[in-house]
Amino acid sequence: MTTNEPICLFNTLSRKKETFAPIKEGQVEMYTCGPTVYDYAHIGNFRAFLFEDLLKRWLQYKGYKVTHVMNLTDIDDKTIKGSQKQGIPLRQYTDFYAAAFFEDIKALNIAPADVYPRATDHIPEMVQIIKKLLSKGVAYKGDDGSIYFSVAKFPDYGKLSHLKVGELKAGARVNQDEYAKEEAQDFALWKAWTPEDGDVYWETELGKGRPGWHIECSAMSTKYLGETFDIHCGGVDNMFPHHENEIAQTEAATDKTFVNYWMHNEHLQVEGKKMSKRFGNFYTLRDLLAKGYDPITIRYLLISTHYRQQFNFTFEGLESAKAAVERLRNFVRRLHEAEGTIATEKVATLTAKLEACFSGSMDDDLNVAVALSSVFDFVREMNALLDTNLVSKEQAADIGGLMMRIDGVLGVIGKVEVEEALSADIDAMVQKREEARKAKNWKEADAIRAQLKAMGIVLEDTAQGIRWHKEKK
RNA sequence: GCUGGGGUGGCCGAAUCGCUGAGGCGGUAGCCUGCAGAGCUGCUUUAUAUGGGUUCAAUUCCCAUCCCCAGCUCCA
Repeated sequence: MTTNEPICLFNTLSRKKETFAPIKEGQVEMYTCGPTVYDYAHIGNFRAFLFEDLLKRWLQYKGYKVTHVMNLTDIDDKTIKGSQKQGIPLRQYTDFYAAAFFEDIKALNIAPADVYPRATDHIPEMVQIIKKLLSKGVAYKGDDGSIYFSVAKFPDYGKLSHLKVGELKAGARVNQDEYAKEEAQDFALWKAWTPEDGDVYWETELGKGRPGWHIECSAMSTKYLGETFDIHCGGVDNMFPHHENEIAQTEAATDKTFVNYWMHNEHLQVEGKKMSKRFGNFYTLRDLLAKGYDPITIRYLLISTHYRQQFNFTFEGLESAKAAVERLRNFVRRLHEAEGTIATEKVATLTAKLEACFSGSMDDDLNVAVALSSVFDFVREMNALLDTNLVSKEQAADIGGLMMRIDGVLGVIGKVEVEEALSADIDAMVQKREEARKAKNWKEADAIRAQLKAMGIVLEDTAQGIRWHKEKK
């Protein structure tokens, strides 16, 4: 299954598509910025996680063994405020949203990461890096007791975001109270305790306080993946300052290249506007599920647009995605039910074309749109052959296997219901309808069919006899 | 203000300096069917924001204009 064709990925560092070459042959180590567990994640968050899932699945399809680390940010202003508001310990508060997050990604068929390190479980590792930065003179203790990274001491600062330090809009959103920093662009590695933090603090060699935001990713990624690893992903908003700062503090500490390939996904809009609570177009996954949408439909919609393209989420798009997924499932269902005896050579041609086109498109920086078009082309042409009984049962089984392999990347078809287990009473209804049909008692036949439909059983009369399948909600 | 991305048919969304620009969804007509569903076929589809320029040839390159979006210190 492994092909030798290289994968091209767009690297934010170079702003170019580059041929991907992992550090260790046949293995990929990737780190993706996970959620801050202070609330339910929204569909914009999931676009990022779905992009990363697609990337990982594609690497695996290509035969790489992927080690995937996704952090959970459980210590920052928002989690502290949230837990204080509810009057419960920080850990209890973040545990709740972490659990919700795991439920959500399961619903979206996102393959789990190998490790989900939490910031609060890695304070000693962070302290170690900060100590090293202090000893190297690239970090300093401010008047407020906090420890800051001195951006001026890291000449490469800005290489990821392509922002020049001197051109940053000084003071735009910088806390005016932060006089403790030597330079406005310096960022906190360790935040000294303040009364607002309440009982959230760690007594460390750095003093009483809590870690800055960026340091957790440096500490946890290098702990689980090493000082240099292959891929680091996140949303575009993380590019600056978060990832830029990660690079600065990590590379300053290790004197090694931190990450070879940086990949960032674009944001989504909802109905043409930035998603925000103010516009009333802010949706968590749960909001959409409550409206009755299948999470897999949402998955399909969110992966079907290229990850570096801004994506406009609409409910019309969701309906469209639902129909597209249904088309794929219908096709796979047909394959299961195929009873043909004639093997056609054309099948092999179409199959080869599909594999080559799908693979080639995905290799090109995950060009899903073209990859999907090759799948739909294949489905249409195969359906035509199935219509005329030019596919043998064995061929259909092979194609079914291929579709499952492809779905190992897309993750939208899943297990398609085949008619195996009909409960006795439902079976009796189907039989009854058949008798009514044979007697040309259409009225009764249609009534039973409607009744079954209401129970989620869809009947189909075909030339080969009656078929049924469960309707996917 | 600075930096970056983008404007393709009813909607979503590919691709490319030239073989009359994929695919999905929707609508519609036909085939099939008792009907429906699924599927197939045709049509919708002489769709590349606007105006210039370069070129044998541009949707693709350049310039200008209009519009949308993003980043500019803790929001995926």
